[in-house]
Amino acid sequence: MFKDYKNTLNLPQTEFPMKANLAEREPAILKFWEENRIYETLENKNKALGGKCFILHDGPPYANGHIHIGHALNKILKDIIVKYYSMLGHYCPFVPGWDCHGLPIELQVDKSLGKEKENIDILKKRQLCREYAEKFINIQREEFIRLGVFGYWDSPYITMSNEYEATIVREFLTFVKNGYVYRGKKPVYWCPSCVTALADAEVEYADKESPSIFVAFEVIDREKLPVKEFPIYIVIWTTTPWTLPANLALAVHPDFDYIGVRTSKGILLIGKEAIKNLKDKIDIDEKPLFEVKGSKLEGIRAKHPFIDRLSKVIVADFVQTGEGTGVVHIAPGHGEEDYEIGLKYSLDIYAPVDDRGRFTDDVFLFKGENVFKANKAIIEHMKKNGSLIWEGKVTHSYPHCWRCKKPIIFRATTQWFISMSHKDLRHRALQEIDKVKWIPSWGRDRIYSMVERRPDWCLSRQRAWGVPITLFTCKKCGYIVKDEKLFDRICELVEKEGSDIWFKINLDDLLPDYSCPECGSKDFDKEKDILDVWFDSGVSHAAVLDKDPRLSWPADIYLEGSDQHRGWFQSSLIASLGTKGKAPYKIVLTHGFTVDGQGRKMSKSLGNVISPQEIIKNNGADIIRLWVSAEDYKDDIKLSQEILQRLTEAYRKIRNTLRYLLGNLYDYDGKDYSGELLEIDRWAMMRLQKLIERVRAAYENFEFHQIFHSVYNFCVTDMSALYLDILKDRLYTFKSDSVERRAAQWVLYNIAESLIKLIAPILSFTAEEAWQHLPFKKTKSVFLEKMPEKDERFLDEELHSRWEKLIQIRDEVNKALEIKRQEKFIGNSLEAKVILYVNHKLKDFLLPYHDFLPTLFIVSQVELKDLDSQDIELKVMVDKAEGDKCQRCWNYSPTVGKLEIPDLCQRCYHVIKSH
RNA sequence: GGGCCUAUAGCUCAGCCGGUUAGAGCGCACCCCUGAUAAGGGUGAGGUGGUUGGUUCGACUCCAACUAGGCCCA
Repeated sequence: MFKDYKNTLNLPQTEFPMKANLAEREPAILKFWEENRIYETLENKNKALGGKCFILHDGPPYANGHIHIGHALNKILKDIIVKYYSMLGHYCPFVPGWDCHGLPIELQVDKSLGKEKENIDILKKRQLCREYAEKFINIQREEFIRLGVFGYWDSPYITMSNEYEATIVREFLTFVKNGYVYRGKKPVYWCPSCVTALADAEVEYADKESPSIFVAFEVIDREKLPVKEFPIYIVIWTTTPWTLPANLALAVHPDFDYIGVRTSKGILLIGKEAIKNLKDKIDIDEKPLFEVKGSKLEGIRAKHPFIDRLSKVIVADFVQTGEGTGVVHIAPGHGEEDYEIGLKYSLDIYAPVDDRGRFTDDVFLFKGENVFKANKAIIEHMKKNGSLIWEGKVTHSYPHCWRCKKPIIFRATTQWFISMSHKDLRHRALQEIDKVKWIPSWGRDRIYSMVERRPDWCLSRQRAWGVPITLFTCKKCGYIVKDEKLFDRICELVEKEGSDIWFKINLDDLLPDYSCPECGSKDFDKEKDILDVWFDSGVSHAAVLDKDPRLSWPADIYLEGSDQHRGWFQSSLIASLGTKGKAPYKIVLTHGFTVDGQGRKMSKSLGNVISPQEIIKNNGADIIRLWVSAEDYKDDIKLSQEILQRLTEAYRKIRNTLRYLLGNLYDYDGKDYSGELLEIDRWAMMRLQKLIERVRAAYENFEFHQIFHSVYNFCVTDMSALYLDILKDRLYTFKSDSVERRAAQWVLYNIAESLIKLIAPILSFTAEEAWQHLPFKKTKSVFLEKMPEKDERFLDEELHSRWEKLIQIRDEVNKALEIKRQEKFIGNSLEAKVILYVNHKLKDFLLPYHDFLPTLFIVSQVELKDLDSQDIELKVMVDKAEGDKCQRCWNYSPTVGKLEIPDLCQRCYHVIKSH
């Protein structure tokens, strides 16, 4: 038997384990960060050193429920940016926040109260809501921390704190003072079940079956139509019969052609194009009795089908002929477009429906009936009086309440608004949008067109859990009290005691003996509505950026999902514009939504939801972080078990590469061997510089997925398959303190150190763990280090192109070796001798590398022979290596057996002898 | 129904201003190694570039429509 030379080799040794076991290891690393206050130390250091300030302002998640994968995605993206900038030396304070008021929490509390909710004291209820929000802040805080997200978790901002509430009130009153706020009747989304107005964001669309009816309005201005036969009926189509009692007009398109046709239901006036929608429903003699442009119909009056009232024909561009009759029934109190056109024609904003969705006494026939239920009675009534032309059903997308999921209505009520036209607010908002950098760039177009078209901001909610609208109005004349002293006093009180105070005070307490400056009355109403929660988060620029001493206004960046173009980005913009005149952010970055492997949205009903908690348990938070970085967030972000599988494998590869690097540094002396590098070492250093360059550019441009791909390819291709594989011989078999081996260690150290730092913002746990195993480190945590910078000394284009050629030849050699391996001629490549037949040009190129080629190919010998050919430059032959296998380095050599120790080659012999 | 966005191998991503046989890594198959070992190395097979038209000498790359999906709105 041969002697075992294993213990004469310098094999890798490290405590850095191959198996990550992240689920167990990560909590320990979290503890390390927390106990050593790494994040605070980092920011304090950067601030003290005068680092540039970079403010990422956290959009507050809603304090309701556990975090889902979308929350994880969002916070991790933020964290990557915060960590990268911090490691650049920037002062980058991240103050997380929570949105605490609003309907969802109130409804949860209502649910738990059961019947008691009817009688409970409002302050008691608000207290329960507060406790509910607090509970989920604590839950979510722990969940975010578990993801490895750095920030001031001990001192976040919460929208229900006294200071924050005071800012909400102050900002709102500033809007009032500046004249933006008005009270008006306007159709708003109204949930009859929750008895409240809803914000746009609180409405969801779902399929609903509705009646589909055609209704006739008898024309009374007969002389205005070019025909003698009567009666003539104008026909409308609607899917909401209950809005008919509020009908005040009939809209036609000015440019469409309208015709009178004889039908089984009498002579009808409809759009020419609309015949197709009616002819399968009633008998029509398609030969028109007359034809007239829509614009000519304006002003004609027709009888309401069942109420003693006249409806005027008006013209509107929004009329279409796809469905219906080309004539649109207008109820200004029950529709957005109806409202707009109603204003134009000075129609009453009429909505005879109460806040529980029942007809008021105004609608004599159906008073007290729920509007959805009344549909049937209305249809029956019209059937009887002959005004119903046709009746059917239609399934269409209809707005529903986001909480109770029931269909909602559009209903004009008295609400508080911020005017978009006052002081040119809309126009200024659009101008500000163009000053912001939107990533991706189409975000600009998206928010621009939204702001361009958005209606006035409806601020009021008829609920309990929120910041009250702190206004008094004169009972007699409606005057809104805008007394400066009063406003200041209210703000002071809220700051001190929270907004609950509003429910305990009266105008008399604040302004004794006050009388209305308009009418002298001393009778005032205290407003009962609360503010839209979007106003709460919208003023975070004032409540947080302005007020938190760690932060400053404006923020460098806001980073949220693309749904926030309508939500927070917009509310923040308007809120900031109204009081400061400028946008609160310089950059707005948006990411897509998490979808499943097939690109469909994640939903409970589809059963394709993957929770962060699940991934943490099975794979570890670093796998979530890797996922966030691997995917291009500008698009929708896919997540599936297969993707997690792939990522886990990728993770292992990166981890093992680090392990190998660390393992070969166990006896490194820490000295500088940069002057002793072999050419392949310089090549490796060059690859590292290119990696640093690419990765840093990717961080700068927020192109995180390029980081993952670059790092991964570097580990797999440059390191594992090439450099590290080739290096084994030198690292293991050379004398441990030989200059060649030390040079390799110097390179490995550089690579390990840089790599760990480069991945730290992404694979934070693993980077920290690896850092702790790196010898000669100067800082306690990798995050206290600076991002590596590329070292120009190692950028060598000539070397680069030489090595492209060498690697290409190596590929050819590998192919030849593989054939021989499949033939069982060789097994390990060291059993082979490679003969390269090369033309003159290639020979000139390879000759200087003659001694290096066996190392490059990981074979025992290489011979260069001439190839006499014009078109082929290289032919590879594989033969058995000469000599015997050295039992120490496993290379084959003719020197084996020729020496004093017969099973060693010459090289190993000298190594052993020198010990 | 409208606005914005996306669509390249099983997976994640590259492809500059339109110009040769569309690339990478993973996964998969087969092989080697057993001194990175629940590791490591090698080779190979995978793509009608969502579909259909159009512009062009030429399109994955430009335009239009459609389909599928996403966000926002009606």
